[in-house]
Amino acid sequence: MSEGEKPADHPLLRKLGRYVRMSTAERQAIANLVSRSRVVPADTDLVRQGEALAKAVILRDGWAIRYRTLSDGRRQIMNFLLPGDMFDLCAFLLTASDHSIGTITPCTVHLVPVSAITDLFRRWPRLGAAMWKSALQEEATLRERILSLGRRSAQERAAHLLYELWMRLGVIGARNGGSFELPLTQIELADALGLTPVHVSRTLRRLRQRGLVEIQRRRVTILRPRDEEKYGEFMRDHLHQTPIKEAVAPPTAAP
Amino acid sequence: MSEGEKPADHPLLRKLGRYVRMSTAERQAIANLVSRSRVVPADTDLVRQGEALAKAVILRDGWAIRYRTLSDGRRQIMNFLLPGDMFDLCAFLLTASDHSIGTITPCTVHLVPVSAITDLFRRWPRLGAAMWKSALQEEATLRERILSLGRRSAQERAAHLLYELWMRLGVIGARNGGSFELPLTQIELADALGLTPVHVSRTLRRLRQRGLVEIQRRRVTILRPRDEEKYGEFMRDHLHQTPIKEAVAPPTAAP
DNA sequence: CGGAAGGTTGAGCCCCATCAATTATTGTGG
DNA sequence: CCACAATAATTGATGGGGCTCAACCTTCCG
Repeated sequence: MSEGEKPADHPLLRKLGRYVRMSTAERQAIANLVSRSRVVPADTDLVRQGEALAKAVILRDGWAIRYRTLSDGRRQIMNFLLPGDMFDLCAFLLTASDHSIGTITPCTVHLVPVSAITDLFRRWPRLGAAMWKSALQEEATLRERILSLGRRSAQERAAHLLYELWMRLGVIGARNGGSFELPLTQIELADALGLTPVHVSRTLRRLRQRGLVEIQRRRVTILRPRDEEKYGEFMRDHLHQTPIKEAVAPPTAAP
Repeated sequence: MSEGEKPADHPLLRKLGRYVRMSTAERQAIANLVSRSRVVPADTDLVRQGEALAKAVILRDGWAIRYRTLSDGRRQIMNFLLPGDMFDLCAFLLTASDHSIGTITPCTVHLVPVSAITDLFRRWPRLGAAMWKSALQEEATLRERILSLGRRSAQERAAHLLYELWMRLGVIGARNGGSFELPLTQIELADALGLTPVHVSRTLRRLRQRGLVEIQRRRVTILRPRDEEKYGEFMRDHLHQTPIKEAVAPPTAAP
């Protein structure tokens, strides 16, 4: 557990900044939330399915996954958690988590007590609204994945996922130009795409051959970002990357 | 648009009643929410993808679906909306919906202005908590569907879906014993399960042959409800059918 | 340098899709 | 109530996308 980091450029600020213009005081409120952090090694579960939830979590650095496994070992990754993502904000409402959350890379996380969340919502309603909006956005990506798994081919799914990650990393400034670092094995991609690792390998090769992406080592380049329908009809706004409509106070939770 | 209905046995009351014990005043607050209703014919879109959201909706009677279509006509149903379900509670945060909502059967719905929701959350925090919890529960079923589509076989998916519907209908008292009315065509089942209608037919036949379900006309009977792993390792608590942990005030939204 | 983990490639198969035809069911107007 | 059409469900034949098994190669890392 460390303290005193500089949250000047925290990815959460960048993310919420897309929705609301923040005052200095509001930025400070966020800074207080993330004043303490801890580092978690790779391949570690932060939350295990069936366990009770205690605190909300904000990811500052690294990649994590939300996943569930069946008793015979089959695993499905629900989505990827990137820097700036929050989860279990509503932890206090549930007795147990229906899924696990695990780190892919070493992660820096902030564990936030429920009371800090509820206080923030009460005192800084606009921030709360932005947070709710980003939660809604995450729910939209869940639906997007349902569409992918149910109705898109392997190539469409893969292209769409890479495009989604490219977009999300752009929001938090973790992209340079068309390319980004992808710290995933093909096993993990397979578990997210509902495929086998073998078929992921073939699928990525075909995307490369079609000139859609470039993949070397663990760097991915989206070659034709304008050609959206090639990436499975990616909805630009499915991520709801637009400012909040009006000055609305957000949901607040109070004990 | 009609008025003055008796909400004495409104499915929303049954649903929220699983989470909180409600006072008479609280019941009255719900009753006020659903005092006006309107009937919508079958196969009608309540919300169309890309359109702005105006009001929250509470479903009183009938079945509806949340779905998205691709430009070539492929459709994926995200989930089914049953009596007592609410949606777009956070409508005011979004500029446009990323998916459509359409009726399957004729539906009775309550259109609730945002202000009524925010008021209710402010005045009746425990009700708000129960509503948030049921929203979280719906999100859990989205994840469950991702797991199904990504990692379960056609038979497992179908069995799991029927079991889910059976459970949810039980909560709102729309079940008698092991059987329930399923107003879905196999085309709709196919679009929910990520299969073709032809294969749905074969899959249901196999489930019948294995003695898991009975299907006649549009009545479905779950034959071995105790045999949960046969239904794709259904997590009883994935629906979070447990009371709220503590006396917590819910998120409230205020303009 | 050697082992482990990850990635690639090939061969064969199976689940589910597709196409097409038939039967059953539902709904409508006379 | 029946005739008839439209929709839904079923069945068969065939094909393909993705899975499985297995071998080999590459990258990573102590």
